[in-house]
Amino acid sequence: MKDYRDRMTSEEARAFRDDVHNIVSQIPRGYVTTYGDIAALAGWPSHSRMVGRTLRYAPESAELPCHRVVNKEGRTAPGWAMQRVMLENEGVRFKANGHVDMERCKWRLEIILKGEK
DNA sequence: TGCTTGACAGAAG
DNA sequence: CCTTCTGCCAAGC
Repeated sequence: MKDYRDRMTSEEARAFRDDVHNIVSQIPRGYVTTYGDIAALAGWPSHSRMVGRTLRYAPESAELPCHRVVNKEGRTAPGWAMQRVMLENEGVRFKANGHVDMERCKWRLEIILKGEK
């Protein structure tokens, strides 16, 4: 497992993008996950910001549900008001402070592995 | 080559 | 709760 002390080679950067796309495409409807989690699952724990960059520049053709990715506090991406609307249409709950209710809607691997809720 | 920018995270005030 | 600061690191200029 690589960590923040290692630099990405162009090949690893390609693999990272592919992993990010794969992971995001698997987020279930009605759930959200975080940049940091995606980065960690891709094998680069300290590259949460790269995930954001990757999604920002992701091609339309990838048809990724990138609106299901929020930061750890449940805040939606700045400058993208539509994201909240899209999530609410899927049933994602928002708290009074405008953040996603992470307790209830955060996608965890356990949900897949154990088949719970 | 060096400085600035973020769809981030976490701590501090 | 909100703002600011630090750490992070590929990209842009």
